[in-house]
Amino acid sequence: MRLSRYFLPLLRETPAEAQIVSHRLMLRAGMMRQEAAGIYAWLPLGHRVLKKVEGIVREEMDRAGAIELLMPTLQLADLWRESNRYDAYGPEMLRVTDRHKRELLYGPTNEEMITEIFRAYVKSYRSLPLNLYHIQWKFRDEVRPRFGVMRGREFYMKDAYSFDLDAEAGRASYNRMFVAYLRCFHRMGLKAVPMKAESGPIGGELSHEFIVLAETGESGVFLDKRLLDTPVPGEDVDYQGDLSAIVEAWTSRYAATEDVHDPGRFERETPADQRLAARGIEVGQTFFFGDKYSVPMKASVTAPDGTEVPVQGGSYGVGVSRLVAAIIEASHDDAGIVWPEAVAPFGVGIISLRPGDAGVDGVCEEAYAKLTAMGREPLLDDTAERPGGKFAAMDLIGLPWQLIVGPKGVADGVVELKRRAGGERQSLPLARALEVIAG
RNA sequence: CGGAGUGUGGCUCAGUCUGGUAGAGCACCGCGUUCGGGACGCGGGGGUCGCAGGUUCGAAUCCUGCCACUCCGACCA
Repeated sequence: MRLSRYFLPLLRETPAEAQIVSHRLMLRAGMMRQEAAGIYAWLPLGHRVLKKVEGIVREEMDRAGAIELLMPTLQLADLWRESNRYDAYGPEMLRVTDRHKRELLYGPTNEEMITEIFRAYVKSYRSLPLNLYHIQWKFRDEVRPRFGVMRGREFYMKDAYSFDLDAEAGRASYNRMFVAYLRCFHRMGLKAVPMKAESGPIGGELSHEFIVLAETGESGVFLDKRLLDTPVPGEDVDYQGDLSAIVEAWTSRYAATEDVHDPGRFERETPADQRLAARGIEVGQTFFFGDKYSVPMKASVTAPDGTEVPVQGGSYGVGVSRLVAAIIEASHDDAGIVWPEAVAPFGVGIISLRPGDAGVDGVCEEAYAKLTAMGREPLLDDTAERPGGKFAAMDLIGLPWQLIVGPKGVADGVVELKRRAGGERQSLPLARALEVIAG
Protein backbone atom coordinates (compact mmCIF):
# COMPACT_ATOMS: atom_id res chain seq x y z
CA MET A 1 0.00 0.00 0.00
CA ARG A 2 1.13 3.50 -0.84
CA LEU A 3 0.44 5.95 1.93
CA SER A 4 -0.35 8.71 -0.55
CA ARG A 5 -3.35 6.63 -1.72
CA TYR A 6 -4.33 5.20 1.66
CA PHE A 7 -6.84 6.38 4.25
CA LEU A 8 -4.91 6.86 7.47
CA PRO A 9 -6.20 9.77 9.56
CA LEU A 10 -3.48 10.14 12.19
CA LEU A 11 -4.00 12.44 15.15
CA ARG A 12 -1.14 14.44 16.55
CA GLU A 13 -3.00 15.18 19.75
CA THR A 14 -4.79 12.72 21.98
CA PRO A 15 -8.58 13.05 21.96
CA ALA A 16 -9.86 14.01 25.39
CA GLU A 17 -12.08 10.99 25.91
CA ALA A 18 -9.31 8.40 25.81
CA GLN A 19 -8.06 7.31 29.20
CA ILE A 20 -5.96 4.23 28.62
CA VAL A 21 -2.98 3.83 26.37
CA SER A 22 -4.50 1.41 23.87
CA HIS A 23 -7.52 3.65 23.38
CA ARG A 24 -5.30 6.68 22.87
CA LEU A 25 -3.01 4.93 20.46
CA MET A 26 -5.85 3.39 18.47
CA LEU A 27 -7.38 6.83 17.99
CA ARG A 28 -4.07 8.53 17.24
CA ALA A 29 -3.05 5.82 14.80
CA GLY A 30 -6.30 6.24 12.90
CA MET A 31 -7.45 2.69 13.65
CA MET A 32 -10.97 3.44 14.75
CA ARG A 33 -13.55 6.10 15.39
CA GLN A 34 -16.17 6.24 18.07
CA GLU A 35 -19.70 6.50 16.68
CA ALA A 36 -21.60 6.18 19.97
CA ALA A 37 -20.79 5.11 23.53
CA GLY A 38 -19.06 1.76 23.21
CA ILE A 39 -19.66 1.56 19.45
CA TYR A 40 -16.80 1.99 17.00
CA ALA A 41 -16.14 2.14 13.31
CA TRP A 42 -12.96 0.27 12.37
CA LEU A 43 -10.90 2.40 10.02
CA PRO A 44 -8.64 0.71 7.44
CA LEU A 45 -5.54 0.31 9.62
CA GLY A 46 -7.53 -1.01 12.59
CA HIS A 47 -9.54 -3.24 10.33
CA ARG A 48 -6.36 -4.87 9.02
CA VAL A 49 -5.26 -5.71 12.56
CA LEU A 50 -8.71 -6.97 13.50
CA LYS A 51 -8.63 -9.32 10.51
CA LYS A 52 -5.14 -10.57 11.39
CA VAL A 53 -6.25 -11.39 14.92
CA GLU A 54 -9.38 -13.02 13.58
CA GLY A 55 -7.30 -15.06 11.16
CA ILE A 56 -5.10 -16.46 13.90
CA VAL A 57 -8.12 -17.38 15.98
CA ARG A 58 -9.72 -19.07 12.97
CA GLU A 59 -6.59 -21.07 12.14
CA GLU A 60 -6.29 -22.36 15.69
CA MET A 61 -9.98 -23.22 15.92
CA ASP A 62 -9.79 -25.12 12.65
CA ARG A 63 -6.62 -26.88 13.76
CA ALA A 64 -8.37 -27.98 16.95
CA GLY A 65 -11.18 -29.50 14.92
CA ALA A 66 -13.84 -26.82 15.34
CA ILE A 67 -16.00 -26.08 12.30
CA GLU A 68 -16.87 -22.56 11.28
CA LEU A 69 -20.34 -21.34 10.44
CA LEU A 70 -21.99 -17.95 10.74
CA MET A 71 -25.07 -17.14 12.77
CA PRO A 72 -26.97 -13.84 12.54
CA THR A 73 -26.64 -10.94 14.95
CA LEU A 74 -30.43 -10.80 15.46
CA GLN A 75 -32.24 -13.58 17.24
CA LEU A 76 -35.88 -14.28 18.09
CA ALA A 77 -36.87 -13.64 21.69
CA ASP A 78 -38.84 -16.90 21.77
CA LEU A 79 -35.62 -18.87 21.39
CA TRP A 80 -34.32 -17.30 24.58
CA ARG A 81 -37.56 -17.98 26.38
CA GLU A 82 -36.89 -21.69 25.88
CA SER A 83 -33.76 -21.53 28.00
CA ASN A 84 -35.37 -19.08 30.44
CA ARG A 85 -32.63 -16.57 29.76
CA TYR A 86 -34.79 -13.96 28.02
CA ASP A 87 -35.83 -12.42 31.31
CA ALA A 88 -32.77 -13.53 33.25
CA TYR A 89 -30.34 -11.65 31.01
CA GLY A 90 -31.79 -8.31 32.04
CA PRO A 91 -31.17 -4.85 30.61
CA GLU A 92 -27.76 -5.83 29.28
CA MET A 93 -29.61 -7.44 26.38
CA LEU A 94 -30.55 -5.07 23.58
CA ARG A 95 -34.13 -5.85 22.58
CA VAL A 96 -35.75 -4.65 19.40
CA THR A 97 -39.16 -4.98 17.82
CA ASP A 98 -39.73 -5.34 14.11
CA ARG A 99 -42.60 -3.90 12.04
CA HIS A 100 -44.75 -6.93 12.77
CA LYS A 101 -44.28 -6.35 16.50
CA ARG A 102 -42.08 -9.45 16.76
CA GLU A 103 -39.61 -9.35 19.60
CA LEU A 104 -35.99 -9.73 18.57
CA LEU A 105 -32.70 -9.21 20.30
CA TYR A 106 -29.18 -8.36 19.20
CA GLY A 107 -27.27 -11.44 20.30
CA PRO A 108 -24.98 -11.13 23.32
CA THR A 109 -23.96 -14.78 22.84
CA ASN A 110 -25.29 -17.77 20.91
CA GLU A 111 -25.83 -20.83 23.13
CA GLU A 112 -29.56 -20.91 22.35
CA MET A 113 -29.21 -20.50 18.62
CA ILE A 114 -26.45 -23.05 18.22
CA THR A 115 -28.42 -25.51 20.34
CA GLU A 116 -31.44 -24.92 18.10
CA ILE A 117 -29.33 -25.62 15.02
CA PHE A 118 -27.78 -28.66 16.62
CA ARG A 119 -31.07 -30.27 17.68
CA ALA A 120 -32.57 -29.72 14.23
CA TYR A 121 -30.00 -31.92 12.54
CA VAL A 122 -28.01 -34.04 14.95
CA LYS A 123 -29.77 -37.15 16.19
CA SER A 124 -27.06 -39.74 16.81
CA TYR A 125 -24.09 -40.15 19.08
CA ARG A 126 -22.22 -41.13 15.93
CA SER A 127 -22.15 -37.44 14.92
CA LEU A 128 -20.26 -36.53 18.09
CA PRO A 129 -18.06 -34.95 19.15
CA LEU A 130 -19.04 -31.78 17.33
CA ASN A 131 -17.67 -28.30 17.80
CA LEU A 132 -19.19 -25.42 15.85
CA TYR A 133 -17.97 -21.85 16.03
CA HIS A 134 -18.47 -18.49 14.46
CA ILE A 135 -16.86 -15.08 14.56
CA GLN A 136 -19.56 -12.49 14.73
CA TRP A 137 -20.48 -9.12 16.23
CA LYS A 138 -22.14 -9.22 19.61
CA PHE A 139 -23.95 -6.59 21.58
CA ARG A 140 -24.10 -6.28 25.35
CA ASP A 141 -25.60 -3.07 26.62
CA GLU A 142 -22.95 -2.45 29.25
CA VAL A 143 -23.89 -0.08 32.02
CA ARG A 144 -20.70 1.78 31.45
CA PRO A 145 -18.74 1.17 28.29
CA ARG A 146 -15.21 2.54 28.45
CA PHE A 147 -11.61 2.14 27.40
CA GLY A 148 -12.41 2.09 23.70
CA VAL A 149 -12.84 -1.37 22.22
CA MET A 150 -11.57 -2.87 25.48
CA ARG A 151 -15.10 -2.65 26.82
CA GLY A 152 -17.36 -1.69 24.00
CA ARG A 153 -21.04 -2.49 23.78
CA GLU A 154 -20.72 -3.87 20.28
CA PHE A 155 -17.75 -6.19 20.01
CA TYR A 156 -16.36 -8.89 17.75
CA MET A 157 -16.19 -12.31 19.34
CA LYS A 158 -15.28 -15.82 18.39
CA ASP A 159 -17.61 -18.22 20.14
CA ALA A 160 -17.32 -21.97 19.83
CA TYR A 161 -19.78 -24.57 21.12
CA SER A 162 -18.97 -28.19 21.82
CA PHE A 163 -21.41 -31.10 21.90
CA ASP A 164 -20.57 -34.45 23.41
CA LEU A 165 -22.27 -37.63 24.49
CA ASP A 166 -21.02 -37.64 28.07
CA ALA A 167 -19.11 -35.55 30.56
CA GLU A 168 -15.84 -37.33 29.94
CA ALA A 169 -15.94 -36.64 26.22
CA GLY A 170 -17.09 -33.10 27.02
CA ARG A 171 -14.04 -32.63 29.15
CA ALA A 172 -11.85 -33.74 26.25
CA SER A 173 -13.56 -31.16 24.02
CA TYR A 174 -12.95 -28.56 26.70
CA ASN A 175 -9.28 -29.47 26.76
CA ARG A 176 -8.98 -29.08 22.99
CA MET A 177 -10.29 -25.53 23.22
CA PHE A 178 -8.09 -24.86 26.22
CA VAL A 179 -4.99 -25.84 24.26
CA ALA A 180 -6.14 -23.94 21.18
CA TYR A 181 -6.47 -20.82 23.33
CA LEU A 182 -2.95 -21.18 24.67
CA ARG A 183 -1.74 -21.30 21.07
CA CYS A 184 -3.87 -18.40 19.87
CA PHE A 185 -2.64 -15.92 22.41
CA HIS A 186 0.93 -17.13 22.19
CA ARG A 187 0.94 -16.57 18.43
CA MET A 188 -0.22 -13.00 19.01
CA GLY A 189 2.84 -12.33 21.14
CA LEU A 190 0.89 -12.35 24.39
CA LYS A 191 1.54 -13.93 27.76
CA ALA A 192 -1.90 -15.30 28.57
CA VAL A 193 -2.55 -17.33 31.69
CA PRO A 194 -5.68 -19.42 32.28
CA MET A 195 -7.26 -18.76 35.66
CA LYS A 196 -10.06 -20.57 37.38
CA ALA A 197 -13.21 -18.52 36.97
CA GLU A 198 -16.80 -18.08 38.01
CA SER A 199 -19.06 -19.08 35.17
CA GLY A 200 -21.60 -16.29 35.63
CA PRO A 201 -24.72 -16.20 33.47
CA ILE A 202 -23.40 -18.80 31.02
CA GLY A 203 -23.54 -21.41 33.77
CA GLY A 204 -21.65 -24.57 34.66
CA GLU A 205 -18.96 -25.69 37.03
CA LEU A 206 -15.81 -25.76 34.96
CA SER A 207 -14.57 -22.46 33.61
CA HIS A 208 -11.32 -20.64 32.96
CA GLU A 209 -10.63 -17.05 32.11
CA PHE A 210 -7.59 -16.43 29.93
CA ILE A 211 -5.85 -13.35 31.21
CA VAL A 212 -3.23 -11.39 29.31
CA LEU A 213 -0.65 -9.84 31.55
CA ALA A 214 -0.23 -6.11 30.93
CA GLU A 215 0.84 -3.39 33.33
CA THR A 216 -2.21 -1.37 32.45
CA GLY A 217 -4.64 -4.29 32.77
CA GLU A 218 -7.93 -3.55 34.43
CA SER A 219 -7.99 -6.33 36.99
CA GLY A 220 -5.45 -7.45 39.53
CA VAL A 221 -4.20 -11.01 39.26
CA PHE A 222 -2.14 -13.27 41.48
CA LEU A 223 -0.17 -16.12 40.05
CA ASP A 224 2.71 -18.51 40.35
CA LYS A 225 5.54 -17.06 38.25
CA ARG A 226 6.44 -20.47 36.96
CA LEU A 227 3.28 -20.44 34.87
CA LEU A 228 4.91 -17.84 32.65
CA ASP A 229 7.56 -20.38 31.66
CA THR A 230 5.13 -23.21 31.09
CA PRO A 231 5.55 -24.33 27.48
CA VAL A 232 2.85 -23.57 24.94
CA PRO A 233 2.11 -26.53 22.65
CA GLY A 234 3.44 -26.25 19.08
CA GLU A 235 1.32 -26.47 15.98
CA ASP A 236 2.05 -30.19 15.82
CA VAL A 237 0.07 -30.78 19.01
CA ASP A 238 -2.11 -33.88 18.62
CA TYR A 239 -5.70 -32.81 19.11
CA GLN A 240 -6.82 -36.42 18.66
CA GLY A 241 -4.75 -37.47 21.63
CA ASP A 242 -5.02 -36.92 25.35
CA LEU A 243 -4.40 -33.26 26.18
CA SER A 244 -5.01 -33.51 29.89
CA ALA A 245 -1.30 -33.38 30.75
CA ILE A 246 -0.99 -29.99 29.04
CA VAL A 247 -4.09 -28.66 30.77
CA GLU A 248 -2.82 -30.06 34.05
CA ALA A 249 0.50 -28.25 33.65
CA TRP A 250 -1.33 -24.97 33.16
CA THR A 251 -3.89 -25.40 35.92
CA SER A 252 -2.01 -27.07 38.75
CA ARG A 253 -0.28 -23.90 39.87
CA TYR A 254 -2.02 -21.01 41.55
CA ALA A 255 -3.51 -18.28 39.35
CA ALA A 256 -6.52 -16.16 40.27
CA THR A 257 -8.11 -12.83 39.54
CA GLU A 258 -8.57 -10.51 42.50
CA ASP A 259 -12.30 -11.21 42.85
CA VAL A 260 -11.71 -14.91 43.57
CA HIS A 261 -8.22 -14.56 45.06
CA ASP A 262 -7.54 -16.61 48.20
CA PRO A 263 -4.40 -15.19 49.88
CA GLY A 264 -4.14 -18.14 52.28
CA ARG A 265 -4.14 -20.69 49.48
CA PHE A 266 -1.74 -18.57 47.44
CA GLU A 267 0.78 -18.60 50.27
CA ARG A 268 0.37 -22.30 50.98
CA GLU A 269 0.69 -23.39 47.34
CA THR A 270 3.28 -20.97 46.03
CA PRO A 271 6.79 -20.37 47.38
CA ALA A 272 7.31 -16.73 48.31
CA ASP A 273 9.84 -16.10 45.56
CA GLN A 274 7.45 -17.41 42.91
CA ARG A 275 4.45 -15.28 43.88
CA LEU A 276 3.55 -12.60 41.38
CA ALA A 277 0.94 -9.90 41.76
CA ALA A 278 0.26 -8.33 38.38
CA ARG A 279 -2.43 -6.79 36.25
CA GLY A 280 -4.30 -8.43 33.45
CA ILE A 281 -6.94 -8.25 30.75
CA GLU A 282 -9.43 -11.03 30.15
CA VAL A 283 -9.32 -12.02 26.49
CA GLY A 284 -11.11 -15.34 26.53
CA GLN A 285 -13.19 -17.63 28.67
CA THR A 286 -14.04 -21.31 28.46
CA PHE A 287 -17.08 -23.00 29.99
CA PHE A 288 -18.24 -26.54 30.39
CA PHE A 289 -21.88 -26.44 31.41
CA GLY A 290 -23.10 -29.97 30.68
CA ASP A 291 -26.83 -30.16 29.99
CA LYS A 292 -27.78 -26.65 31.07
CA TYR A 293 -29.13 -25.81 27.61
CA SER A 294 -29.68 -29.24 26.14
CA VAL A 295 -32.28 -30.24 28.77
CA PRO A 296 -34.60 -27.22 28.57
CA MET A 297 -34.10 -26.96 24.81
CA LYS A 298 -34.43 -30.70 24.24
CA ALA A 299 -31.18 -31.22 22.38
CA SER A 300 -30.53 -34.90 22.69
CA VAL A 301 -29.03 -37.75 20.70
CA THR A 302 -29.57 -41.46 20.60
CA ALA A 303 -26.85 -43.22 22.59
CA PRO A 304 -25.24 -46.56 21.64
CA ASP A 305 -27.71 -48.36 23.91
CA GLY A 306 -30.67 -46.81 22.10
CA THR A 307 -31.66 -44.36 24.83
CA GLU A 308 -32.12 -40.61 24.28
CA VAL A 309 -29.61 -38.55 26.23
CA PRO A 310 -29.21 -34.77 26.42
CA VAL A 311 -25.89 -33.64 24.98
CA GLN A 312 -23.12 -32.26 27.13
CA GLY A 313 -22.16 -28.77 26.09
CA GLY A 314 -19.42 -26.24 26.46
CA SER A 315 -18.85 -22.76 25.07
CA TYR A 316 -15.65 -20.92 24.41
CA GLY A 317 -15.33 -17.21 23.75
CA VAL A 318 -12.49 -15.04 22.53
CA GLY A 319 -12.85 -11.27 22.46
CA VAL A 320 -11.37 -10.60 19.03
CA SER A 321 -11.89 -6.82 19.05
CA ARG A 322 -10.74 -6.58 22.65
CA LEU A 323 -7.59 -8.50 21.74
CA VAL A 324 -6.54 -5.68 19.43
CA ALA A 325 -6.56 -3.31 22.39
CA ALA A 326 -5.01 -5.90 24.71
CA ILE A 327 -2.10 -6.45 22.33
CA ILE A 328 -1.42 -2.71 22.33
CA GLU A 329 -1.62 -2.57 26.12
CA ALA A 330 0.98 -5.31 26.24
CA SER A 331 3.19 -3.94 23.47
CA HIS A 332 3.83 -0.22 23.11
CA ASP A 333 6.37 2.44 24.03
CA ASP A 334 6.48 6.23 24.33
CA ALA A 335 6.48 6.67 20.56
CA GLY A 336 3.49 4.47 19.85
CA ILE A 337 2.41 0.93 19.14
CA VAL A 338 4.92 -1.91 18.74
CA TRP A 339 3.05 -4.61 16.82
CA PRO A 340 4.03 -8.25 17.16
CA GLU A 341 4.74 -9.38 13.59
CA ALA A 342 1.83 -11.79 13.44
CA VAL A 343 -0.79 -9.08 13.86
CA ALA A 344 0.92 -6.01 12.40
CA PRO A 345 -1.27 -4.21 9.86
CA PHE A 346 1.66 -4.02 7.44
CA GLY A 347 4.98 -5.82 7.66
CA VAL A 348 7.42 -3.12 6.64
CA GLY A 349 7.17 0.66 6.51
CA ILE A 350 9.23 2.14 3.69
CA ILE A 351 10.01 5.77 4.39
CA SER A 352 10.88 7.84 1.34
CA LEU A 353 12.75 10.87 2.58
CA ARG A 354 12.60 12.59 -0.82
CA PRO A 355 9.65 11.61 -2.97
CA GLY A 356 10.20 12.90 -6.50
CA ASP A 357 13.95 12.31 -6.41
CA ALA A 358 14.57 9.82 -9.20
CA GLY A 359 17.15 7.79 -7.30
CA VAL A 360 15.11 7.62 -4.10
CA ASP A 361 11.92 6.77 -5.99
CA GLY A 362 13.72 3.99 -7.85
CA VAL A 363 15.00 2.33 -4.68
CA CYS A 364 11.60 2.70 -2.99
CA GLU A 365 9.81 1.10 -5.90
CA GLU A 366 12.28 -1.76 -6.03
CA ALA A 367 11.94 -2.37 -2.29
CA TYR A 368 8.15 -2.11 -2.53
CA ALA A 369 7.92 -4.63 -5.36
CA LYS A 370 10.27 -7.11 -3.71
CA LEU A 371 8.67 -6.89 -0.28
CA THR A 372 5.25 -7.35 -1.86
CA ALA A 373 6.51 -10.43 -3.70
CA MET A 374 7.91 -11.70 -0.40
CA GLY A 375 4.46 -11.36 1.17
CA ARG A 376 5.69 -8.77 3.65
CA GLU A 377 2.92 -6.28 2.93
CA PRO A 378 4.91 -3.04 2.73
CA LEU A 379 3.44 0.38 3.44
CA LEU A 380 5.33 2.93 1.37
CA ASP A 381 5.30 6.44 2.77
CA ASP A 382 5.60 8.35 -0.50
CA THR A 383 3.97 11.50 0.85
CA ALA A 384 5.49 14.98 0.72
CA GLU A 385 5.37 15.12 4.52
CA ARG A 386 8.46 16.39 6.35
CA PRO A 387 10.90 13.59 7.27
CA GLY A 388 10.39 14.20 11.01
CA GLY A 389 6.67 13.74 10.61
CA LYS A 390 7.18 10.56 8.67
CA PHE A 391 9.32 9.05 11.40
CA ALA A 392 6.84 9.97 14.10
CA ALA A 393 3.93 8.59 12.09
CA MET A 394 5.72 5.32 11.34
CA ASP A 395 6.70 4.90 14.99
CA LEU A 396 3.12 5.59 16.02
CA ILE A 397 1.58 2.91 13.83
CA GLY A 398 4.26 0.49 14.98
CA LEU A 399 5.11 -1.66 11.96
CA PRO A 400 7.77 -4.27 12.81
CA TRP A 401 10.32 -2.96 10.29
CA GLN A 402 11.23 0.46 8.94
CA LEU A 403 13.18 0.82 5.73
CA ILE A 404 14.47 4.36 5.29
CA VAL A 405 15.39 5.54 1.82
CA GLY A 406 17.04 8.94 1.46
CA PRO A 407 19.24 10.67 -1.10
CA LYS A 408 22.39 10.31 0.98
CA GLY A 409 21.98 6.59 1.34
CA VAL A 410 21.03 6.13 -2.27
CA ALA A 411 24.24 7.97 -3.28
CA ASP A 412 26.19 5.45 -1.19
CA GLY A 413 24.18 2.48 -2.43
CA VAL A 414 22.58 1.76 0.95
CA VAL A 415 19.27 2.02 2.74
CA GLU A 416 18.69 2.10 6.45
CA LEU A 417 16.88 -0.64 8.29
CA LYS A 418 15.41 -0.47 11.76
CA ARG A 419 13.37 -2.79 13.88
CA ARG A 420 10.48 -0.98 15.52
CA ALA A 421 11.05 -2.90 18.75
CA GLY A 422 14.08 -1.08 20.06
CA GLY A 423 16.51 -1.91 17.27
CA GLU A 424 19.42 0.22 16.15
CA ARG A 425 19.26 1.72 12.71
CA GLN A 426 21.79 0.16 10.37
CA SER A 427 22.95 1.09 6.89
CA LEU A 428 23.19 -1.69 4.37
CA PRO A 429 22.54 -2.43 0.71
CA LEU A 430 18.88 -3.01 -0.16
CA ALA A 431 19.42 -6.66 -1.09
CA ARG A 432 21.00 -7.30 2.31
CA ALA A 433 18.22 -5.43 4.10
CA LEU A 434 15.63 -7.62 2.42
CA GLU A 435 17.52 -10.71 3.56
CA VAL A 436 17.49 -9.46 7.14
CA ILE A 437 13.74 -8.82 6.96
CA ALA A 438 13.22 -12.28 5.45
CA GLY A 439 15.00 -13.60 8.54
C1' C B 1 -28.67 2.98 38.12
C1' G B 2 -26.21 6.44 42.12
C1' G B 3 -22.39 10.42 42.22
C1' A B 4 -19.29 14.13 39.42
C1' G B 5 -18.43 16.65 34.91
C1' U B 6 -18.22 18.20 29.67
C1' G B 7 -20.62 19.76 24.85
C1' U B 8 -17.46 26.34 20.85
C1' G B 9 -14.30 24.54 12.94
C1' G B 10 -11.27 17.87 11.76
C1' C B 11 -8.08 17.81 16.83
C1' U B 12 -6.53 20.34 21.59
C1' C B 13 -8.66 24.30 24.01
C1' A B 14 -9.73 29.90 25.41
C1' G B 15 -14.11 32.96 25.67
C1' U B 16 -19.46 31.81 29.82
C1' C B 17 -18.63 34.17 36.33
C1' U B 18 -19.62 40.18 34.67
C1' G B 19 -24.86 39.42 27.82
C1' G B 20 -22.71 43.70 22.97
C1' U B 21 -18.88 42.01 15.61
C1' A B 22 -16.98 34.04 17.56
C1' G B 23 -11.02 33.35 18.85
C1' A B 24 -5.86 30.73 19.25
C1' G B 25 -2.53 26.61 18.15
C1' C B 26 -2.46 22.33 15.21
C1' A B 27 -4.80 20.29 10.76
C1' C B 28 -6.69 21.78 5.63
C1' C B 29 -6.19 24.77 0.50
C1' G B 30 -2.82 28.10 -2.82
C1' C B 31 2.16 30.18 -3.87
C1' G B 32 7.23 30.29 -2.55
C1' U B 33 11.50 28.81 0.33
C1' U B 34 12.83 24.26 2.49
C1' C B 35 13.83 18.91 3.34
C1' G B 36 17.95 12.73 7.40
C1' G B 37 13.52 12.76 13.74
C1' G B 38 6.64 16.35 13.97
C1' A B 39 10.02 23.36 9.11
C1' C B 40 9.23 28.71 7.66
C1' G B 41 6.96 33.07 5.05
C1' C B 42 2.73 35.23 2.61
C1' G B 43 -2.31 34.49 1.30
C1' G B 44 -6.99 31.64 2.03
C1' G B 45 -11.33 28.42 3.33
C1' G B 46 -14.11 26.33 7.20
C1' G B 47 -18.16 27.12 13.18
C1' U B 48 -26.88 27.65 12.98
C1' C B 49 -21.23 27.86 19.90
C1' G B 50 -25.23 19.89 21.32
C1' C B 51 -30.95 20.60 20.52
C1' A B 52 -35.58 23.12 21.79
C1' G B 53 -38.05 26.84 24.30
C1' G B 54 -37.78 31.30 27.36
C1' U B 55 -35.80 36.23 29.33
C1' U B 56 -33.66 40.59 26.80
C1' C B 57 -33.09 46.05 22.30
C1' G B 58 -29.33 42.17 21.97
C1' A B 59 -27.67 35.31 24.22
C1' A B 60 -21.83 30.90 23.13
C1' U B 61 -22.68 33.69 27.84
C1' C B 62 -28.71 34.16 31.95
C1' C B 63 -33.28 30.62 32.91
C1' U B 64 -36.10 25.85 31.83
C1' G B 65 -36.40 21.20 29.48
C1' C B 66 -34.20 17.50 26.53
C1' C B 67 -30.07 14.89 24.11
C1' A B 68 -25.13 13.18 23.68
C1' C B 69 -20.47 12.06 25.62
C1' U B 70 -16.67 11.45 29.64
C1' C B 71 -15.06 10.16 34.62
C1' C B 72 -15.84 7.46 39.78
C1' G B 73 -18.80 3.18 41.75
C1' A B 74 -21.82 -1.75 41.20
C1' C B 75 -21.43 -5.49 36.25
C1' C B 76 -18.83 -7.79 31.95
C1' A B 77 -15.61 -11.33 25.94
